[in-house]
Amino acid sequence: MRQELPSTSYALLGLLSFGPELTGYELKQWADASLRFYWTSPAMSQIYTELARLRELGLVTAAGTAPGRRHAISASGRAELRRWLSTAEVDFPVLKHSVALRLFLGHVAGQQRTRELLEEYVDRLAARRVELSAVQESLAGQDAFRFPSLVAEWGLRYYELEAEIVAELAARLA
Amino acid sequence: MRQELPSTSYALLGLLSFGPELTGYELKQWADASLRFYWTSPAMSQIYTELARLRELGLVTAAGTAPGRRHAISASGRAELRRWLSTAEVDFPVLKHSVALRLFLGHVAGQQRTRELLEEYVDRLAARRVELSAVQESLAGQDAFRFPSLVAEWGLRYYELEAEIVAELAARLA
DNA sequence: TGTAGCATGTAAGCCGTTACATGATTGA
DNA sequence: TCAATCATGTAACGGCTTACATGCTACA
Repeated sequence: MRQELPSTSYALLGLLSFGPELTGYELKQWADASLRFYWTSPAMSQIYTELARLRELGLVTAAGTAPGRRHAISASGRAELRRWLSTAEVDFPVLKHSVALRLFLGHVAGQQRTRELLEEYVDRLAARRVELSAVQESLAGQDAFRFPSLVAEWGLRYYELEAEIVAELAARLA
Repeated sequence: MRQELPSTSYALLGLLSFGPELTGYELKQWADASLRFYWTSPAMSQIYTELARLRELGLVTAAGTAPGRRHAISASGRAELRRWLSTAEVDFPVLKHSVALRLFLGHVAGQQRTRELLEEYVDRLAARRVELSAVQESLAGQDAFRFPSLVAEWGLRYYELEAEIVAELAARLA
C-alpha cells in the first residue's frame, strides 16, 4: 500500500473483517444496516468496483466464479486494515446537514415555513430511530457485534438528543 | 432553472442573501465561519468555479473587474433560492463519522486503542466548541443573524452532548 | 406467468479536491 | 525586503452516483 485507499474501501474491508464471506450484494445489505447510519452506504456499482480493486490488491480473496462469488478478507487485508486504523489520521466527522443549512437561511423561507421544516425533521428522526432500534436489537448480546452494538447505541442516543434540541428550536420559532 | 443546482451553489447563494457584496475570497471566509460547522466549506477553487456558474446563470451579479470584484445575489437569484428552499426535498443529514466507523471496527484495533481514540475525539470536540463559541458570540444579538445564531447554538449543544455520549462510551471500554 | 429478489457489471458524468500558477498590497 | 494576506483562476484527477444492461431463481 503506497497510497492510502479511500475510507470507503476500509469500511468494506471492515465489514468483511467480521468473518462471514459475502457476495457484493450481501455486502450492500450489511452496509445498509450499519454504515448507512454514520457513514454512507455506497451504491451497488461502487461496491463491485471497490471489490474489484481490493481483489486486485490481494486484500480480499474471492471463492468461486461470477454470480454468487463470495469474498473474504485476506491476511494482508487484515494487516492493511489494522495499519490504517492505527496510523491514519482521523478526520473530524463531516456533517452535511441540509436541515441546519435551511435553518441558517431561515430569513429567506420565513419563520413559519422554517418551523414546519424543523418539525418534519423531528418526525423523520423518530422514524430513523425505529430503523436503528431494529438493527440494535438484532446485534445486542452477540459478542462478535459488541462494537457495532455500541455504535448503534450511540446513534440512538444521538437521534434522541438531536430530536430534543430541534423540537426546542422549533418551539422558539412559534 | 431546469435542473437543480448542487446544494453547495445554494449554500453560497445563501451566504450572499444576507446582503453584503463579497469577493470570492471573502465568501470563503464566511463559509469557514459558518458552513464549515454543519455543511462543508468548499475549496477556494470551487468557490470561483461556482461563482462563474452563478454569474452565467444570472443568479449573481458582479461589480467591477477581476481582482477585488464583488458579487451580489440578483433578483432571480433570490427567487431561485426561495424556490429551492420551499420545493426541493430535504435530504436526511449525512454523516461521515470517521470516529464512529473506527468504533464499529473496534475488534480490529483493540479495546484499549479504541478507547484512546474516543478520548482524543472528546478533546477535539472541546476545541471545536471553542471555535464555534467565538462565532456564536460574534453573531448573538444581531437581528440579521438571528437564524445563523440559532444554528450556532444548535451546534454548540450538539458538540456538548456528543462529548458526553462519547466520554461515557470511552468509560465503558475502560 | 410474471414479479420480486439475488446477482454483477459498464458507461457517463458531476462534484469536489489538490496541485499548480500568478500577481497585488500591506505591514514588520 | 520579505512574509503574510488578499485575490483569482486552470488542470488533473478521484470518488461516487445514476442510468443502463443482463440474467437467474423462487414463489404466488
